[in-house]
Amino acid sequence: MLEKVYNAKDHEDDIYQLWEESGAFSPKLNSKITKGSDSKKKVFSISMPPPNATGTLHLGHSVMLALEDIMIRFHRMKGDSTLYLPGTDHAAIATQNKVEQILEENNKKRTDLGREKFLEKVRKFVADSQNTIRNQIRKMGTSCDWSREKYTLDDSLNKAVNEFFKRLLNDDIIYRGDRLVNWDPKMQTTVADDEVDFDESKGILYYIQYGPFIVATSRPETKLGDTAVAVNPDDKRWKKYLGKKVEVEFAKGHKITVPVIADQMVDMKFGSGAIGVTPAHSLTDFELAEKHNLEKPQVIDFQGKMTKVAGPYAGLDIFACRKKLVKDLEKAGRLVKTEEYDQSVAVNYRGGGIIEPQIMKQWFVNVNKKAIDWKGKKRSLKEVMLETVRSKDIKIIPGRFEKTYFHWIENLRDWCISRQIWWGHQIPIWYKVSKEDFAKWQKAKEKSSHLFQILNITPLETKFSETPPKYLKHPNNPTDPTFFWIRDPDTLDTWFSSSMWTFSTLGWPEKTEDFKNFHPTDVMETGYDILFFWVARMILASTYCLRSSGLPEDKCLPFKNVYLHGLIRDRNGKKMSKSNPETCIDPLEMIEKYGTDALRLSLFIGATPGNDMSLYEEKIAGYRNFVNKLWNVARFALMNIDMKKLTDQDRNSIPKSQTLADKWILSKLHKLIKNTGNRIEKFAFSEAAEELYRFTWMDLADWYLEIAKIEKNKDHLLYYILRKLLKLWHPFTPFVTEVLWKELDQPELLIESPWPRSEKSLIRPTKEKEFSLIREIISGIRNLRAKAKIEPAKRIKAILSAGSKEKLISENQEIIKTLARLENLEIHKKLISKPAKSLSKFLDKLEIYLPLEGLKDLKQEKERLNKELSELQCYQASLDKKLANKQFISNAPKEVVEKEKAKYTEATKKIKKIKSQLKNL
RNA sequence: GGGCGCUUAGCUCAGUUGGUUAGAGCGUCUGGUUUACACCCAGAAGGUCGUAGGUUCGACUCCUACAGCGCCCACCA
Repeated sequence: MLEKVYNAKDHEDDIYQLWEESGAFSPKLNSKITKGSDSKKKVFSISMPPPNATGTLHLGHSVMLALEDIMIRFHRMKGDSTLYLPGTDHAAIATQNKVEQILEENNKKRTDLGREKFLEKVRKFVADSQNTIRNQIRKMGTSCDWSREKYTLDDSLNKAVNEFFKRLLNDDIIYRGDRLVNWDPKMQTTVADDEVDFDESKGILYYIQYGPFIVATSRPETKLGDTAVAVNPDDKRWKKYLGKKVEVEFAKGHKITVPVIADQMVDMKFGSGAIGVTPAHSLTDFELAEKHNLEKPQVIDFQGKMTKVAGPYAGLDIFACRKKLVKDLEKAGRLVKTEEYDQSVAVNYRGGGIIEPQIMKQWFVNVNKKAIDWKGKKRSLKEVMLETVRSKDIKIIPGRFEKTYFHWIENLRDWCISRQIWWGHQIPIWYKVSKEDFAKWQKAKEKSSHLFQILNITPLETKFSETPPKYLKHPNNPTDPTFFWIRDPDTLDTWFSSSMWTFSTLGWPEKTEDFKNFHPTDVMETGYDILFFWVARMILASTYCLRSSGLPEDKCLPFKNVYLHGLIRDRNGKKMSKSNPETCIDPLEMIEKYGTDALRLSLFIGATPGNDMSLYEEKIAGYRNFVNKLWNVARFALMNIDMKKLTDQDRNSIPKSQTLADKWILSKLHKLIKNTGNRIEKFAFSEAAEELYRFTWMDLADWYLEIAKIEKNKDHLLYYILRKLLKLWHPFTPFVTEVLWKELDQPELLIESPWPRSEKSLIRPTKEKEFSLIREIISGIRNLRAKAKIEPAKRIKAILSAGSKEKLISENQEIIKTLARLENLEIHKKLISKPAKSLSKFLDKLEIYLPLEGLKDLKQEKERLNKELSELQCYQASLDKKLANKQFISNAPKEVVEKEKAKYTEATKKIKKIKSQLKNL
């Protein structure tokens, strides 16, 4: 006997263990797959987007796990060879940042430890959070294949990363160059363009006398090292200076002499129409400098201090310099005016340091070089990224994100992949350096890792190698080599390795069975916020790497579909963040309180792809209630089924339906089977679950089970319905369904049981219609009773004028009598006149009367009828207007016109009846 | 500056290619110890679908403009 209430906590861990031990999570590779093409390909695979190994999972992860697991369980039950591959990401900057924060709490810095010791600490931290994460993934009921779990720093993945790097290098796509990068002086690293956030803030615009010009700037300190002043070529005011040099005096005798250049980029209307060009610390200025061949001196160093170029201001911190300079300029009468204005400050989105653009030697991936053979043409990485989505080889759901994707790719610049942090894949490049440079490096390497800019080391040779190249030793003196090899101390952008996730996890570059079987993956399910960070780069890496391995195009895609879910917000529509514990929901706490199944439902019902959704505890509690309902539906069925009476044949056959209700519920059930599968395949998860929810609660529990109590002897039917129902729910609520399944004496686990098939012959619309009528009669009587305030328990008499439906109603009168609490039901075939002192209700083809002995006050009934009458008359009038419109009659499709006409006749009939009732009252 | 999304019942949201009197959950109100479930049952109230135009026989649905909210991208001398 099942407990009265489903307590998720008592079952979930056991069930998960049962699944895990059964081996159900690993794909069953049957011969069909390896043979391949002839029959429908029955493989389904998803790579789990690897959570960052930096702590705990949040609701965003829960949504992802829930949605992916729905698809996975569905396909597994359909008999597909299904792989769900889990893993974690080393999350370079994020993790390093976290560990540095921990160190900071103990007043330590990473440089105090040195590279190796620091990395040891990070590794330990990561191992801990990986364990936490694995646990949480299990708690969500995720049916992923743990035997194939991967981590971005695994040896095999590391190998893949190096291979990717090597190929890019050989194809001349990777290059090392002096480019303007986003430098974070706080974390001492560069960050990618899309890792930069802009903070809105109030700033001051300074207007400075700049030779003959007035230049407006928010950063006067950078002007100290300008190499040109630019004006618009059409600006008549400054024409006479074009091509000449001007002397600009700041203060304290600091002077510069700069050429006047002309460029369309300059806006004549802004400020005085002249800008000072600072190539080393501004992207637009850098581009100007490239175009006009200007020098690019560094004005601000990597620590955020002024360089020698700043003359008397050298050595000052940026902000101190600004303050001092402005004061000096003011004294010298060169500060024309100041203005407040809104500016956005670039900050590192991890860690929050203020970005200072700097020119540095960095590794880049050239996205414009024609490098991939794709569909008969040599194309650049950028072009292939566009082409795969344009051609719909990769579909993005919802489609509107394709537009933003294209826009982003079209404006993509070369990808800076080197990072000056320690945690990550170290760049597999070695530099041959002199003995002197090597000594410099030895001394400084634990403090600063910037070989070229800070240590000023000049490599004599650059070489790709995964392992240390042999020393180029003097043959006679091995202990005193003339040259040394230093490995590039930088690490790779974290997205470099995660871009390979779909195939590096399957063993690439080795030719593995897994890769052959499961790539490309079917769906990439992730949040829209990392469409650019990750999804786009996966397309880049996959097409490039796999195409260069000689695979055909369709094998080279990382996935066929991208499903983007929205972000979870709190009830006020605000982003949930840990800093606001008031509204921040911890998935584990919710699981503890309401069960995983309830949490899962709350995360996707009512959500549409790409749209954010809000979540709050009551919602989860609501789905807990539903899960309990499902439990009790089963409980009721199990109490009524005599398992011993069920033969093996019964168990595996479709029950013969006897009554109208039986036929109705089977029809509904089979329609449901059909729709559920279709909807999951179409990624309409919310719709699928909503329909299941309505069927379970409103059709099955509220009606069919009540009827089963009346009609009795439904062992076989209840057994059959319950079995199908548990299967249908299983992808959505895996735990409760598996617990209940055990009660059905099944030879296999539900997780591995086959998905039900929809039987067309059982879908019978006429039976559904007939049953609806019975339902309407019962609701109608209940409604009248409630309005007349008849005691709920009191059994009363009802009279039906049933016309052609007489037989149907007679056959189902027991149901009507019990559910509407009647002691007596008279059914008339002929129209009868309204019995005295009775309430009445009109359905389409029949009339209901409740004769009431004690009915004295007819006022209420009169009011009710009058209200109904006026509503109907309004309705009739609108139909009348429609039908009187000749254009409607001639233009609208015939069926629509017919329908409207029928509605009109119905309404007219009802009005007539109500009118006569009102007269009789 | 460019783009995208949202605006439907008190709240959170559905509403498939235009065609029944616009739906659900929660909440509210009225009643209820009907032996599966009070995490329940029965019944009810509640919406001129953001505003203004347009297309159409017909608009919640398509088009245009506007407003409010939110997001993304770019720029910011």
